[in-house]
Amino acid sequence: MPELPDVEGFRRVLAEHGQGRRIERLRVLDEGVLREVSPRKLAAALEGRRFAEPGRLGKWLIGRTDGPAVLLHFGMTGGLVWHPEPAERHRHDRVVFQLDDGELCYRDMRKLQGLRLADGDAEVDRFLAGEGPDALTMGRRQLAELLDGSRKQLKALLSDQSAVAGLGNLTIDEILWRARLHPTRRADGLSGDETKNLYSQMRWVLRESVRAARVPDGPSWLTGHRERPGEPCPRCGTPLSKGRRAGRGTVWCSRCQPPEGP
DNA sequence: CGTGTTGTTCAGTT
DNA sequence: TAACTGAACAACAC
Repeated sequence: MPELPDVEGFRRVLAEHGQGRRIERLRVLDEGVLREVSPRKLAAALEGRRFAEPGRLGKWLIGRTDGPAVLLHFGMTGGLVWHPEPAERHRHDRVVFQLDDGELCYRDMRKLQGLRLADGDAEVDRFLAGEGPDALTMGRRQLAELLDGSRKQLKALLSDQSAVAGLGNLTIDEILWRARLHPTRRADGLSGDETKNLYSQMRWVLRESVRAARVPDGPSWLTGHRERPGEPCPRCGTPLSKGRRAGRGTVWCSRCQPPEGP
């Protein structure tokens, strides 16, 4: 689930329910999600602190406090869930922030990623130094320069978090489908118009997805047609193509997205 | 008992 | 060098 739009949703959860609140107690239910920090150290660093305004870069949620910050990454199956007051433990709750008026649960079935502790803004910056510009605020020229400087396939380049931060498998397929670009087109092989169009489709898909806190899967979205085999393209009716591109399960329309462009 | 998965990383190959 | 491939991580669903 968690791509930029989902994480933006988690950021809103943290802003609404965490910001200004005191962390009374930190419970680590599964230390398998802690990265380079022990449960004791994390608890000592965060208990008694108040959450400040949360941030986000790409798929990273930045939980700032009046002291250190906690960085959260949600892998493929994670989420941040708010419970006002008592709630039964979900099987996959891994870390619980007990606040004065409820609790925030870091929940994740698989434990591919997790939580890190950053001592301050400088260390947050250091941890996130490898991330590219955030896809939501990236400029048109910035994207054009990125494309021009790479010979990678579009899907591979857009999946690379050090090139653009926040796009995931679903978002990328959706954007490329709307921009009518084949996933394996070379990044530096796009025309000026194609580049402009890619940018505007990226903006539109992200805007709509952030609003829904997920990539929508309605009838007019490619995302809703990934699973069932042989589904028709929502735009032209051609059966959708599926396969592995850039190492990821990829869906595209062979008619709308010809391999060599128009 | 196989296969696949909305993410990332690393070793190895082209 | 840059780009690409496959495996690994963990916990499921089918």
